[in-house]
Amino acid sequence: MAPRPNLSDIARAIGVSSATVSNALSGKGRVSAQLSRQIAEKARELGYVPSLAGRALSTGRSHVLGLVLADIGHPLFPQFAQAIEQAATKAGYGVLIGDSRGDVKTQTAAIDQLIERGADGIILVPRHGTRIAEINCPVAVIDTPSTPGNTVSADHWQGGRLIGAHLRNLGHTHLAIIGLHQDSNVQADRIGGIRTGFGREGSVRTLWIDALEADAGPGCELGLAELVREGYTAFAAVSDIHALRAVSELQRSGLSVPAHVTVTGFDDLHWARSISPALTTVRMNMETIARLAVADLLLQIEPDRTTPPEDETAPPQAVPMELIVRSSSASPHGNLIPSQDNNNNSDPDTLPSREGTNNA
Amino acid sequence: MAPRPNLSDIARAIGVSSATVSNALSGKGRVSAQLSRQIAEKARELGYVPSLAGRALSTGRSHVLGLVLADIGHPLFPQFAQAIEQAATKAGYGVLIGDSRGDVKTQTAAIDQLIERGADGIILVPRHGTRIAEINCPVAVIDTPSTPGNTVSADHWQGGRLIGAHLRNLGHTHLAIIGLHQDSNVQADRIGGIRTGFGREGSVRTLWIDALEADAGPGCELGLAELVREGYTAFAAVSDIHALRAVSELQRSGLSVPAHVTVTGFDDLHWARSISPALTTVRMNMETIARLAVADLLLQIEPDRTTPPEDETAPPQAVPMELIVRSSSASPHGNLIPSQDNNNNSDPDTLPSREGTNNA
DNA sequence: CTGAAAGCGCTTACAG
DNA sequence: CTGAAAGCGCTTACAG
Repeated sequence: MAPRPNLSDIARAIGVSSATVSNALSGKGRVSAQLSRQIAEKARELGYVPSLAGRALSTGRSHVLGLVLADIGHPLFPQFAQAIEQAATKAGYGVLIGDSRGDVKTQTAAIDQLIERGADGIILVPRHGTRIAEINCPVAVIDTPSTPGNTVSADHWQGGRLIGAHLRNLGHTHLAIIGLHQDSNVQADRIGGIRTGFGREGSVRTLWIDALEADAGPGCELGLAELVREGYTAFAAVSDIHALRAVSELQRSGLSVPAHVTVTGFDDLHWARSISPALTTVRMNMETIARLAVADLLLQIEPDRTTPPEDETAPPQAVPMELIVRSSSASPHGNLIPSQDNNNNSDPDTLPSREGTNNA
Repeated sequence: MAPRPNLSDIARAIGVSSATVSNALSGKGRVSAQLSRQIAEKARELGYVPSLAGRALSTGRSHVLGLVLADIGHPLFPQFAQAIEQAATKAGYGVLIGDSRGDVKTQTAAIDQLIERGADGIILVPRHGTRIAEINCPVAVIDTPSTPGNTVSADHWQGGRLIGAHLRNLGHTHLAIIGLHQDSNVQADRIGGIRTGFGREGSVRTLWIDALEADAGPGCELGLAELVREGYTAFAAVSDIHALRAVSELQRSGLSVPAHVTVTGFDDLHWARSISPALTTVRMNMETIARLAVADLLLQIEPDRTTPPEDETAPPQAVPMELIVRSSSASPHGNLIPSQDNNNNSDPDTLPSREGTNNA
């Protein structure tokens, strides 16, 4: 590993000042085209790689963003990380990760650490029930529109409405919603949306998994078969994970999905399409969310950044979710709806985008 | 956002040199205890946060590690990221992420970018079939022991043996292995291990999903029911994802798991315990792998780092995997084995560790 | 169009 | 025990 060449090495090799090399390489256009070319050439020849530490020190910008999540272990993390990484890279930023491991104190520590490392801004996906401490650094919060301080996020309530309406349209009248925590804003919005979309006719009730588990231990039965006996034909989980658990439990009880009951999820996790029956669910447009979050941060970091005039209005806080109808949902009368898996390719970029791109 | 105070601000406020402040704060012990205390006090008072950019520039160490994965979207990524983040944080390093999106060229670009950003070392989880280009920077590769250049990884072969032996011990004689790519070293090792563990009696065959999908399109039937008719009672997938798919397909065909057939997975993904039947699988000790990878990197980065003498031997390249027996596996004669979910708590730190800790 | 100089915030020999 | 000085690699007014 030879010591990396620096600006002065190039300057010396050509016989110009390092200021000129810097100007040439950064393309500010104050250097004659010919010299510029010569410098670029020599830089390539020497294998010059600019040192970001030097640049960061002189400009006061690290061009690094911090990504802090409540729980890196969450299965949705890949979608977040991938989208944020992509949006940040496109904007010329790197992504430093922090894990709050569900703990508010750890979350604060993680944030402090990222600031110390020079992050120019922080994207925070907070844990449910967390109050965001004051942060001496630009922050973009991805939570849910109803959370104060939320910057941008999926419209979980609208996603819930899609699910609720879908189930109602199939003809269900008895709906059981499966949630995990009562103190999650995201889940509260999803559930509120589901109830709204489903309407007031019939019967709707909500099961809280953590309450059940507090009594009966982890992995316990949710008692879904009993609900089916009471007439419930539709089960809407606030996460694909819980939907999977519901499907499992129902099938174990000898009930068939979707012949006897319908199950829906939330989030369109990686495997949702490959189980059988494939899971009807709703999915965030992570690409858009990430792009808006990064754009918001850049606006805070570089106030002089030119914003396209049509974006003068506040950016949309709530990015619509998309319903993905798969075979786990059917009418309660047994007639399967056509299985229109409109998400049959694995390339997220080809997902239909629901809004104008607010590109930075 | 007031401008952050720096060393000189502290020095000026107290009336000493910034060299002294630096020495005091870094605890090198060249400053009188009293002055040290005074400086620390003032630093706290001013809310001083050291600038890593400055330190990085003068020391030539960024204290940042780059994590490059073949596919950030992979459901195993959370386990990797969490473990690496934790190990790095413990060693005083931050983690910058890079996504190669499955593409070798992108992978190289991602690595270059991380180097440019000053990463002191890189942890690389390469895509199957990738030859690692020369990297002008310390690298630790996490792949599989049989891959040349591998630094540390789970012992996928041994994990396979656990699965194979488990199935054999249950009394199965006809085993179908379900793989995805033929060019994945990891999968090759897993499959080799499964075959070895299962032994040479009876019949073993391997199904390649991507080959099937090349013919019949994504999400197609794997034809498992047909195999059952031919006498196959055990299905070992090289990933929980495929196991899930297998379970789904078998159940759809009216076959019951584990009453009629046994299915096993690999990796113990997040949901493996919550489906029904809960999935018998094998899991990496990510914490150990991450710790060893980081330790290896630190050894390259800081050659003078004092290593405990008992670690003088090369660190174990292959970290044993652990079999997690759940209800998806049973003897072919229908007698369920006791469902000993030895992974019933959600705290990964309490997983039994199979080896001495080689802490850095 | 090009260069000399100062500075970003820290650390590190080297003197005192 | 403490400080003056130089330097890490870059950028940025400011002169020429």
